[in-house]
Amino acid sequence: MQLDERKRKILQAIIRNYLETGEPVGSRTISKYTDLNLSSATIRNEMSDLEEMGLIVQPHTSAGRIPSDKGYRLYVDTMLEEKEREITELKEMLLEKEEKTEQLLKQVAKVLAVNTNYATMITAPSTHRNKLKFLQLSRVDKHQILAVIVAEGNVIKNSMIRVREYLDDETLLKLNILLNTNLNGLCMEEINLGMIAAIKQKAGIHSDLIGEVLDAVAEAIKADEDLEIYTSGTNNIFRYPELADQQRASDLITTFEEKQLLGHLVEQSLEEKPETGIQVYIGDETRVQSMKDCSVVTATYELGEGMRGTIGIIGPKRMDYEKVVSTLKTLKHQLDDLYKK
Amino acid sequence: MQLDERKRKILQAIIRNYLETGEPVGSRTISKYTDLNLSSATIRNEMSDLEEMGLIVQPHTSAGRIPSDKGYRLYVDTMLEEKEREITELKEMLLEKEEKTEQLLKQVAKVLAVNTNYATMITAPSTHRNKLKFLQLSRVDKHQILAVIVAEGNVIKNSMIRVREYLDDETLLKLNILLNTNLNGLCMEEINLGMIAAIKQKAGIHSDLIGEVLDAVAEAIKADEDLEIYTSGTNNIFRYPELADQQRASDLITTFEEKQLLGHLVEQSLEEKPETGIQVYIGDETRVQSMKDCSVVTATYELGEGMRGTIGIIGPKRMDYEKVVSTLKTLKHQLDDLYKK
DNA sequence: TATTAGCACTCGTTTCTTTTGAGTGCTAAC
DNA sequence: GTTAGCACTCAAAAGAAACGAGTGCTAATA
Repeated sequence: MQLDERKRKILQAIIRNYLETGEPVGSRTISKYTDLNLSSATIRNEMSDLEEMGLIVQPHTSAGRIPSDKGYRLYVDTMLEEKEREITELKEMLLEKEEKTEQLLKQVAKVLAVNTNYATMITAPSTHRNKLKFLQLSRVDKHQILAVIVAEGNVIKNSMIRVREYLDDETLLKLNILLNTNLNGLCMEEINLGMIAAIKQKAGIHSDLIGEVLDAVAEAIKADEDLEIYTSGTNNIFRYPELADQQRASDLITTFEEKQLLGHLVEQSLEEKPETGIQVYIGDETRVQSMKDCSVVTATYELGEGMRGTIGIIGPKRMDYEKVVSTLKTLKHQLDDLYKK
Repeated sequence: MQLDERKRKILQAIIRNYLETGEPVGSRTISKYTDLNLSSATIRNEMSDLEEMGLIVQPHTSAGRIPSDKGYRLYVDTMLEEKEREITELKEMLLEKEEKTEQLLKQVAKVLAVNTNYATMITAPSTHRNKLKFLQLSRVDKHQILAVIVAEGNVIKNSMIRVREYLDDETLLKLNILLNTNLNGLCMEEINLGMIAAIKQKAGIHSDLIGEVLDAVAEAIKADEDLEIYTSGTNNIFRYPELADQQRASDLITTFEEKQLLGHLVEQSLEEKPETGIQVYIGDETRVQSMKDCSVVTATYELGEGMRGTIGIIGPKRMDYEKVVSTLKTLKHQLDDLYKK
C-alpha cells in the first residue's frame, strides 16, 4: 500500500490534532475539521489503511487513533513547516553578552523552559578540542604550586600541585617558559603524558621533582573532561499526563538529576550532527529507558572552532515539534553568531 | 490539663507507629503493641485528652489519630533517643579527603540521600569570611590580564580583566607585590573598593589604567558571593504518598531546582545555630510554602574559621527524626574533624 | 469504483449504590 | 480509674448501570 496525498493529509490532520489535545482522534473529528470534505466513513477506511501501514495505532478497540513512533518520524521528517521564531527575551540576553558563559547558558536554559513549557538542558562548550593559550605555575606556599591553564575562549582551569620539596623561583620561571613555548597553541586533546615525557627529554630534565610537577600539569589539562550539563524546567513534565504518573515522573527526575544519561544523548547528537545541527529523537530513539515516552530535540551550537555545546528540549512525544525545532534553529544561529562578533 | 507520664508514653507510641506506617493510628493498635497493658477504651480516653491538648488530630471522624505539628515538635524536642549512627561509605570517602571540596560535598549529598531515602542538599562553605592567601596578576595577551585569587582552604577564583593599554612586565610585578603585601591575610569580606582606594593612595598611584585593574581585582574578590547549593535524591519524595501527588511534587521539584528558597532555609539555620548545630524545621516552620508538608533537618559544619556550610535533609513530616538527627550529628562531626587534621 | 449512510457492537469512563471495616464516643458495669 | 459492650460514623473498596465516543461492516448511492 502506498501513501497518497490524501492519506498524508489525513495523517497530518490526526497528528496536528493529537499534538494539541493529547486525546485519541476519531474519524468524525477529522471529517468535520478538515477541508477534505469526506464523510467519517471514508476517513475510517483511510485510517484503517494508515494503521495497517504502522503510522497510527489504536490504544483500544473503541478509541480513536494516535500517532505511532513511525508516524511521528514521518511527520517530523516531511511535514514540518518552518517559521522564524524568536524569543525576544533571549535576544536581549545575548546582546548583553555576559562575561560568564556559564551564567549565560543557565539563563538560556531557563528562559527556553519557561517559553516552551518543556524541560531543557544545555552543556557548556566542550574544551577538549580547545587550544591552549596560556599556562602558569605560581608558588602559593612552600609545598604548593598553583597551575593556571587558560584556553581559547578564556576557559580557565586551576589545579593545586603538592610538592615535597621547595621549588626555587628560578626553576619555576624556567618551567613556565618551557611549558608555554612547547604547549601553546596545541589543543587540549593532543597533550598527554607521552607528550610531556617528550618535552622532558628534549629539555634534558632529569629531576624527579620537576618531572612530578610536569605530570601533574598534564593531569590538570586532561582532568575535568566530564562535561557539565545544566537542566531547567524539570517540573514541566507534570504538565503532560502521559509523563506525570509517579513511576515515570520519578524516573525522569532521576535522569535529570543524575545527568550522565543525558550526557550520552548529548554525545550522540554531537556525533550525528546533520547539516542543520538539529536532531530529533522520538521515544526509544533516545536510547534512554526512562525517556521512552519522551521526545528530545537537540541543537548543536558552536562558540568557536572545536568548541561545540548542545541544547536539548525534552517533552512528551506529542510535543510541538514545529515550534521547538524552529525556536532551536533560531537560537542556535544566535549563539553561533555570538562568537563571530 | 497536664501531660503526665502515661500520656507521654501513649503520644510517643502513636508517633513512633505513625512514622513507620504513615497510617492514622487507632486505640486498639496502641493497646496491643505497648507494654502499658491498658484496654483500647482507656487509650481512647487518653487520646481524646491528647487531642484536646492539640498534640494529635483526627483526619476525619472515624479514623485513628495522627500527630499535629505541635505533637511532632514535642517529640523532637524531648523524646528523641540518640544513637551513634555512621554511614561507613561516608567514613571511607572522607578519609580519602579528595582534592576538590566541591566534588566531595556532592558525593556526600548523594550517599546521604541513598542511605536515608530522603532528599538532601548541601552548600559549600561560604567564602566571605575566608582569608586571602595569595593573589596573582598575569598577562595572558596584550589586552587581557588574568587575576588568580587563592584563599585559605585552597578556594580558587579566577577573573579575566580587560585593559585598554599594554601593561609592562615591571608594572605588573610591582602590582603583584603591592597587592600581596597589603591584602594577604585579610578576609574577603573586609576587602572592598574603599580599601583598594586607600591602597592606591598609600602607594601614590595616579595612573587611571592601574586604578582600573585594581578595581577589577576588588570586584573579582567580591563576586560570586551567591552560595551554590547542591541537591540530591530529589526523586525520593515519590516514596511518600503525602508528598507524591502532582501538585505537591511539582512544587517541591521546582523548589529544589530554583534553589534560592532553599537558600533562605540555609541562612536561617546558619543564624539560629543552636549548640548542637542541628536544627529541625517542621512543616510551616520551614517558611517555605511548598514545604508545608515537609520537615527539614539541617546541620551546620565548619571547615575552618568562618567557613561554614550547611547540610539539609528534606522529607515528609513523618520522617525518621531519630535516624536523621543522629546521622547528621555524626556526619557533622566527621566534617568538622576533617579540617582539624 | 469510490463514497456514504446506517447500524450493531465494543469498551473505557463516569456515576451511583452497596458493602465493608476500622475506629470512635458513650454508657454501664466492674 | 478501668473496661466491656454497643451504636454510630465515614472513607474506601467493590459492584452495577448507564453513557458515549468510536469502530468495522454492509448495503445503498453517485
